[in-house]
Amino acid sequence: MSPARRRPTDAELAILRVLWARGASTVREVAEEMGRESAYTTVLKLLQIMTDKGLVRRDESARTHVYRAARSERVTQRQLVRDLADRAFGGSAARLVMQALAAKKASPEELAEIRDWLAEQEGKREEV
Amino acid sequence: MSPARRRPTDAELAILRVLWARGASTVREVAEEMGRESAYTTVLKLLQIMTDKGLVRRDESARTHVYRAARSERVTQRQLVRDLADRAFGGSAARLVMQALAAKKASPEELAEIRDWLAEQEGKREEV
DNA sequence: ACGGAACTACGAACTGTTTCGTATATTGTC
DNA sequence: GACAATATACGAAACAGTTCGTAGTTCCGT
Repeated sequence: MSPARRRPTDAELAILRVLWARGASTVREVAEEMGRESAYTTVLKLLQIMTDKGLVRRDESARTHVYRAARSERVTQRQLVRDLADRAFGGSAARLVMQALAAKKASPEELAEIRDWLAEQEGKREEV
Repeated sequence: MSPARRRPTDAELAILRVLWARGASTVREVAEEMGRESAYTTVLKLLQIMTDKGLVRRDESARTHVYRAARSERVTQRQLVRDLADRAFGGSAARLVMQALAAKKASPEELAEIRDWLAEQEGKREEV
């Protein structure tokens, strides 16, 4: 009954990263892009599984199938963040944010970008 | 050779959450806290595995062993965030942050807290 | 001292993930 | 048409994670 959207596994995410970066791609292109870490047929199998799971869409009109990510990088990232917030931060995005900022030093430019983003958010609130 | 610190699994994280909240605890206490979702022996087994992995420390001085988290919640959270940033955000904490803020609506209080935190960070930079 | 309650240890089943070899089909080249 | 190259499909092994039953030990109340 429940859709129970599972988060992509590590191997799946690695493939999605390639698809997001390259756009629609063949098995060979994805395998190539991932270096010689994994055999061609491993990537193929993964993409087949991901098709079943609905993580990617497959264009079978040509003999060489072409795959593309079913969900945008943005949406997937959001899902992953939500998931992590729930599992490790009691659902609080704010606490996750602060650990994120502490975990990796953000550049001044990035900090400024975030500050601006925040200001924008608060502006929106007041407008309402 | 490589330490290759693996991130805690879902079940392990659920147990760690209890240990962080309760402090050092017995198997029974953890199992109790987690409701009747999982059998007593499941929690026990998990804690044994986690001991082997070094995720928890076990005090065996009494018959009833007492477990505590090996790493603080803060450190673990930071590790998880770093891991997610690497796997899904090209290592950029800043981009993770913005998705985090978008993923779950933060309350005005939380937003203010983050803004203050940011201001503090920038203040520190200028001091140097 | 006996019996029950509570504890740890451990094996084993089950599920999900990842890997790759092999089989088979299609295409293009000579 | 035959051969090599390249494709997909699929089974199965290897591994990891999760669950719980059973066995055996220790403790405590009576």
